[in-house]
Amino acid sequence: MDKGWGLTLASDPVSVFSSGNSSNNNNSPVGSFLKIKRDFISDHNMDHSRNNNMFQFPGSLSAGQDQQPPSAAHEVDFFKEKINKVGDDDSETTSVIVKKENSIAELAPGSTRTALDVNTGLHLLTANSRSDQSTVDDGVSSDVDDKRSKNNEKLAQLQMELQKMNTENQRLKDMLGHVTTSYSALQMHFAALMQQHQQQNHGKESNKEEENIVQGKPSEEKKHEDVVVPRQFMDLGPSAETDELSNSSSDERTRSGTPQNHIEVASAKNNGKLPYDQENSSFRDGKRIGREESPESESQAWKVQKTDPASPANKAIEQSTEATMRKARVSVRARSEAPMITDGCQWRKYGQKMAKGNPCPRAYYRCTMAVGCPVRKQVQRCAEDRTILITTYEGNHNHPLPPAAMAMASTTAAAASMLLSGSMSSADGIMNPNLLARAILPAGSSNMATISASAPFPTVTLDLTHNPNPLQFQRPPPQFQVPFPGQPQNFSSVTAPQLPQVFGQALYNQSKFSGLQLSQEIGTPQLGQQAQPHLLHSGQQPSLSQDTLSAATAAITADPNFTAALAAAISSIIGGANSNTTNNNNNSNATNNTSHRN
DNA sequence: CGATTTTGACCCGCGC
DNA sequence: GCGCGGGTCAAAATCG
Repeated sequence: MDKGWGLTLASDPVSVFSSGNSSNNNNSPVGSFLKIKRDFISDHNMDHSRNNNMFQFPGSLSAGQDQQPPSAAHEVDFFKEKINKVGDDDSETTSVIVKKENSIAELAPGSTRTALDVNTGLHLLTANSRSDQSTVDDGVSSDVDDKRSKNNEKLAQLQMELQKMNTENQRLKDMLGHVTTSYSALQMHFAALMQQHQQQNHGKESNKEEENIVQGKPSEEKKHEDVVVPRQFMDLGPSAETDELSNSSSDERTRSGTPQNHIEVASAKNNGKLPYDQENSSFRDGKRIGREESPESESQAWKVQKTDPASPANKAIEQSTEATMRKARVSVRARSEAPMITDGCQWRKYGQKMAKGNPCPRAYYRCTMAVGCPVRKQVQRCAEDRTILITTYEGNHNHPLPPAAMAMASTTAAAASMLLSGSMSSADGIMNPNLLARAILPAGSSNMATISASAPFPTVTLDLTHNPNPLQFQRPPPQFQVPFPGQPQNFSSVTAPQLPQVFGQALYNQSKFSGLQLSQEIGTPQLGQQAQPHLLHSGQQPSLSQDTLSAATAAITADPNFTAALAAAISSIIGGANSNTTNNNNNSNATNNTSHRN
């Protein structure tokens, strides 16, 4: 079994984010992002309260900005500290003040902070008062009035300090609000653009269709329309209805028998029948309906429907979405001699098969972190190059994820979402791989994202094996856990309205990736290297010799553990310094089971 | 002893 | 209809 729990959050991940219900999950993309950050921050507070904190606003991400490796986003942290500690004693206060100044200095280098300069003076005064006190203690003067006045002075200083901090806190809150608003607006704008782009494509196809009709060439798809209704319109919600129209025509060169059509058929079936529960062995019957039909998603949908029989329309949409999401597959190719990449989830092997054309058996795993989790994955070594491990994910988690699993889950969810949405926008179901790759993977990396239209399922393949690093075979790949704290996220409900969020996260990751220290090189496999700094910090000693560094580089590149890389990236987003110390046990936590029993 | 893995059998879709 | 291949089940074996 793969226990992917590399770390335990101080904060309860489950309580922080919404449970598997899609309706309340991440309604606001920005909100989710902020939640992650806040959660991380609180977590960070427990472990690294002495770290200087700085806050990086998401809106100001740019390449090269993250030159300060430690701590990326702990703004709330020092507020808490300040407030909590001011009353403790003088030394504490002093240290806090110093912290604050540092933090602020790093916080917003470009911003005007003249008011804060006063703090310096206050510090000095505080220091003076302390020294004064020491002189008093020396017994040179035991003047009580003097003492009292000094105490009063100190008190006044503390009060002033507190007041300033409160003011500053308020200012930062305002800034955060601004950034949040901007972020939200940008995301919405992006989503709108994407939608517009898709609609444009549909429009083109619709025009073609109309031309055919005019020319007396009624397309076959017209016939299919009656049967294969809306293609997986992943969700653009209300717009899906309009898309549907153009969409049905977009099936034209397609695929009357393509998976996507099956998907819709399957989901339509789902809507029509009910009584399967996954816990039930009868779910087997559901499975037998069709290969594309996923018992899990089905039963999951049924569960939803059972629990909330109201609003069947919404349920139908959800079911459809679930079904499509379940169908879409995200395949990750990574070089790894480890039997299975540790992606933070718990998996249970439920089967193994010899696949044709590949001497290596294919192992089937299902997620066991929740009873009804529909997520499955297949792990198989590449026949041509057995150092390449192909992990194919399918479905979306319907339960909270540990932070370690977030990276992969978010990535696969984003990839699946983009695949599905992208496939809708093009008649061939092929979207621009570069777009996908850039959205999911770090900028400047050579990772390739390809989409297979011929596969039985729409599949995105994230190829992380394009790594010319000669060291990659030299070192047994460590199994690492996703070394970042953060907040689990529920991706089971990546329904239409939430797609932009996932997408936005991916993009955000990308932008953040580009800001990573080592990510400026172009065209080389940066994923591993990007991950390197964080992984090194997380799994090894802080001070690294060149050998250690290169060894770790080799290890990482040898096992381009997608998760780890993503984790590193995301951890850098959330606050890289954190993972440096909180995840020391990552490597040791990884469990290698399963596999070599093939 | 419960959880997990193994592994042969079964089911289904598809092509011939 | 039959065989093949993919996917899953479930009893037995194994593990911790």
